[in-house]
Amino acid sequence: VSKPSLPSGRRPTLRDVARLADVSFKTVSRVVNGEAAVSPQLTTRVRAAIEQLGYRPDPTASTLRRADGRSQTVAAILEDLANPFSGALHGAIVAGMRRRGVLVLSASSEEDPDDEREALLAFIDRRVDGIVLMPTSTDHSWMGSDRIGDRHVVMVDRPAPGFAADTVVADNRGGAREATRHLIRHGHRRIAFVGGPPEMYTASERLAGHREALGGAGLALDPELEALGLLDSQQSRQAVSRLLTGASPPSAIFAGQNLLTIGAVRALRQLGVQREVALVGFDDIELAGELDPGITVMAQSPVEIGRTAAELLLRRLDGDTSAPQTQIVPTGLVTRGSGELLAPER
Amino acid sequence: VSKPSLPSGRRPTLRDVARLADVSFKTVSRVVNGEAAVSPQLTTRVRAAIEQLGYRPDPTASTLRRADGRSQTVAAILEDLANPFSGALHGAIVAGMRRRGVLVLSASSEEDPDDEREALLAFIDRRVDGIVLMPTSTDHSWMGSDRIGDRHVVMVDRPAPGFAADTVVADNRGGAREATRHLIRHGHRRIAFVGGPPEMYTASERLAGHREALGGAGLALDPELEALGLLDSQQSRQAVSRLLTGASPPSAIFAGQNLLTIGAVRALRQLGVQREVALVGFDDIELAGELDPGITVMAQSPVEIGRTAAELLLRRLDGDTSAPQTQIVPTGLVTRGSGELLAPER
DNA sequence: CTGAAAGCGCTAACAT
DNA sequence: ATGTTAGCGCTTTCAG
Repeated sequence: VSKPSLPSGRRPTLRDVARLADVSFKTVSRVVNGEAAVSPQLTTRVRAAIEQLGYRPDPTASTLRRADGRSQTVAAILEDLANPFSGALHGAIVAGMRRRGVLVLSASSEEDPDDEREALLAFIDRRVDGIVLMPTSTDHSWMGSDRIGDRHVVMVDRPAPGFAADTVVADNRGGAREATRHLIRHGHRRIAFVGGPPEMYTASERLAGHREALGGAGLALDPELEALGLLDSQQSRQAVSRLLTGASPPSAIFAGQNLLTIGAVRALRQLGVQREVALVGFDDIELAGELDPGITVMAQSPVEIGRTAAELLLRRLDGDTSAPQTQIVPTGLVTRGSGELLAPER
Repeated sequence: VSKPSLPSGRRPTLRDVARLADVSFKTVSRVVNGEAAVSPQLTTRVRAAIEQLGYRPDPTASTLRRADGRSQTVAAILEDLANPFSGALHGAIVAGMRRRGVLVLSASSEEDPDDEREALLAFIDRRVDGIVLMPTSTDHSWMGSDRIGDRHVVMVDRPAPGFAADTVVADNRGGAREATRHLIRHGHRRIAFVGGPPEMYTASERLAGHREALGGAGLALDPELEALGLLDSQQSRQAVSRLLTGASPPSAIFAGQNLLTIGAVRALRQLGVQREVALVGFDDIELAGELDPGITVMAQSPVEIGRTAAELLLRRLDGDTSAPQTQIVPTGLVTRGSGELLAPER
């Protein structure tokens, strides 16, 4: 492929192509955008010139001039790109967008509302066509004004308080209910719940599902068996240790998040009761199957959530103006042993 | 904060601010860019108008006009955003850039040279200031021409064949050497190596380190003990099974990648020899400490690699024109039991 | 069907 | 110290 020299090492522009093809630069623009009908002869000549120069349209200039300001770019703002759940989610979003030639700008909010807002504004400044957001737990009604209202936003993992938008979440409540029912079915009546801060949507939904299962089986709610507000594996390990060494310990534990599950595993093994006290975790963990016993989990599908979010956003970009919808992605129980330990005879 | 109406719901521009402050729009531009000296009075008036309108500069227009074409944006093209190593790396890059107000555009190459090239060109079109690339194993000399040569590129995880650029890699060879020496120190003389395709830089470096350690201890290289070209945990499990059930099985295994380590763990447990055959893996795995025995690994630091890459790229953007450099990020042995199993008496 | 002119929001280069 | 004019590369609008 020859690359005939431009005046300098400049990137070729529409005008360079036009000069070479001996047409007006508007004709080149028409060919590039597949606009209206350009005569076959000119089209061929223009195509050849484009090829010869290695011309590529400049999206920056195009975005600036365009009436609709489209940039073929969307933003993804997730809580923590380093955590496996967000990583898988992000990968699925990027993959879904790529298939349509849409690039993805990324940022981490670190669950800080100020970071989140700043990232959001920076992306709007850059004229992204849409946004996938894992919203912090704070009020988002400000998004209604402030020029974000007219861009398309899809919430993932949880809804944004105070702002109605398309939302894709896992079936947190249903999954948690099934997880606890699984334990009940194995004879457990004292089932502890270790979970995150109830202000967090996912944490409170999972707690609600757990309680529903208990209620449905006619079991009383015992506040002593709920350890809430836990943030990491360390805190979870301590909480589970305390529960197990208390006056009337549970025979089973439901851990409401992957890090908390890891903490529970550590506590159980430290006390040497990993084959006596049952455990089910929400969200899958790598190597869970290699432990002894294997860890039974209610798995979410971050890939499915990301895929769905990308699809929903693309549909909006294509002009879908129907009312905001919420998609609930199912969870699935993966039995590996820890959740099938039977309750002791009484 | 009041938001006095513009003619329509338009985003305010420099001119809107200028009109309100009763100055020329160039003066506003000067204030915004902190350019030259504008009299304190005007500065105050302009600042007030900016505040009142909620004006934010338009980076798209600014990038288009700017002589240097700076966009305050960089690209990250990694192999697989869903894998934990890439995820952590990506998170660290985004975090490092964010601190300087630089946004990160992301793409996955899926180790496909065409995808990689396409992503690269798309980002160049968007005028990114720099690129962090995890290059595929193919020849990259084409990058020298084709308008990529003048953007700053930092390679991560491995160098790009045929293209000299700043590079940040883990100490693959040294780490592997130490891992195998660790096994030798525990009395092992027949140490198997399971690794990826030798065309891959990391795989071949780790193999080289392993061999160096054997050579340094006066042990012969036995091709029967090297299983190369493995791509996932499944293939690794099979390879390790075969090794252990062969004529003269190894007493220890060094697995050259995290997925391969997981496969090795499965094979060892299936055969019930996890307490007899030693294992060290390259790259850490979650829950490795909860297994019995815990899995000893030579850990890399994706976060450190990402942080370093971001730093290097920012320095280039700041005008550093020194020769391309390679930074080697150290690895660290994490002993957990599997690597400390002693060789059987002979 | 094709082209010429205007202008997106901003910075560069030159006045004043 | 401030303002004026031109123009980045493209799409829009309007003429032929």
